[in-house]
Amino acid sequence: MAEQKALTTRAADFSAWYNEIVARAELADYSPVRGCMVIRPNGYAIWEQMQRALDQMFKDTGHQNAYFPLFIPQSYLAREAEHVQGFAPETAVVTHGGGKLLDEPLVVRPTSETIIYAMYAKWIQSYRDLPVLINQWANVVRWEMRTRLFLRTTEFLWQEGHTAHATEAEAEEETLRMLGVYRTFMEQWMAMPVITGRKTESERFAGALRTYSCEALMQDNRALQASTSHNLGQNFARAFEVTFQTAEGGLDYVWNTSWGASTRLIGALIMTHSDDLGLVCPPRLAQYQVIIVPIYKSAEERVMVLEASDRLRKELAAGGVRVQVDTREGLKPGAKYYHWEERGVPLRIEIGPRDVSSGSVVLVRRTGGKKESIRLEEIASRVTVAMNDMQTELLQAALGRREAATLRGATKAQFIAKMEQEGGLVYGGYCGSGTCEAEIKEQTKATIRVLPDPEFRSPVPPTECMWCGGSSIAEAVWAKAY
RNA sequence: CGGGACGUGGCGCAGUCCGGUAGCGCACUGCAAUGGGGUUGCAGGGGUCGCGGGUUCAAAUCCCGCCGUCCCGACCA
Repeated sequence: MAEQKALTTRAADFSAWYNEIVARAELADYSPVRGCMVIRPNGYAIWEQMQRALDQMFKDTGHQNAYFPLFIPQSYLAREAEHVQGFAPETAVVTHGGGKLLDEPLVVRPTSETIIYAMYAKWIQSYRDLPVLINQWANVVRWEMRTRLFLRTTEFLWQEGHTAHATEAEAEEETLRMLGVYRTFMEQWMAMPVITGRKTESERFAGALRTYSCEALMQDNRALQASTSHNLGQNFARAFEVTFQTAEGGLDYVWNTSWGASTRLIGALIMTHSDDLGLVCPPRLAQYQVIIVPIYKSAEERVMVLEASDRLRKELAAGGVRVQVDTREGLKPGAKYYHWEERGVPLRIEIGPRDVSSGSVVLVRRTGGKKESIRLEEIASRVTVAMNDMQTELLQAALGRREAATLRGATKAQFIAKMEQEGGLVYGGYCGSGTCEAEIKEQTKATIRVLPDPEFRSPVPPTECMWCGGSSIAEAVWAKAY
């Protein structure tokens, strides 16, 4: 019976395992509109935690929030040649309004560069107006051919930062600063290790000068682009006439950046930490960090245990812990344990009559922990310690899995074999030729995730291209990706 | 758009070959007992069998047409 209810194991079919986690934890569901996702309360709660943390980090780096329209005149998209090429195929277009055919079709934003820089053109006159540091929390629509809950849906929620600067150096600094913000968030909040670096020409954002990203490795050894940060140069400024008078009195185009992260992060979170019992959520992002399960038989015990549970809930809540008591009647404790485990609650406290009379409770960790009996007076501090430990251990575990799946300095044959078999990350020399890149994708399905930043590079830099043997211009990280 | 599969209560499926009262599991509702790792028992509600046409005394089942969904590829945060 228990086996029948166990999750599909990760190894057997990662995709089925993922879908089952999403369904059982009640995170999201498909909507009647094809490709569009409904984020259910449990999933949205995680998003809210993410939003809160990221938003604070954006404010700490001097950004403000604003909101721009959902509709973009079709002609705006066309002003930046590369941009329209990149996005036109996947746009949804509104042709009618108020029952009449519109003079100009309106595109539902696939991203907001164009509408935002059209506004910046009005707002920016002088170098004194710079920098403009704005972020928007919004939904966007991209008509993808195939979708997957959280990872790729027709409509998704995200934040997109759009900044304007007086110099190229400042724009580059901003681009890298925000890449760092994402990295910090992913490591410290999501407990998800990432590799940062630059994208190659083929994966660069349409219209950008340079694209950087945070790449993470999932438990099935496929890579996931978790966020991006673009230095847009003056491309959009030229297209939208965003000019300013310099301190020296000349006229120049501004330098723009844009950066974004989406609800895809929830998918990343699931695929990074979860196990065959269900979702595993790092304490810092959990909707409920602690669930208290009262255990009782008689009516007297029930009153006693519920009172004790509520006192403990109040004590923990007063200390800033997100905690709830599972007071549902008619369910055996075991059923409640499974219920909260598949929803990823980091810590569980069991309180029964024996605990109440002995002045203690049982503390259980979602991952790898045994049941521990804790004195009531110590519980608050032990909960804090357990959460901190868990946050660190999840990151370490994920890091360990990534390192185990990483191959550095591979030969061409080793690389092909690895991609055919277990997958994972391969570091190797790259000659910079798009031909090599295309050939590799064709033969192995692997792509260059990133040209890694210095701290991720191999101690001994490769001198030859892993594929053609020509001289290497950079080290690249290859993987099959989502 | 190319290749494959599937449409039967909310979900997952059997039944289709060989036509004959629409079933099972889970979930849901009610009552009772149970309760330290997915509890039992009893009772109950819910289905135009994807849509349209045809064959037949009789169609979930056979025939024709259409529609939809999913999986594999190209696109992608």
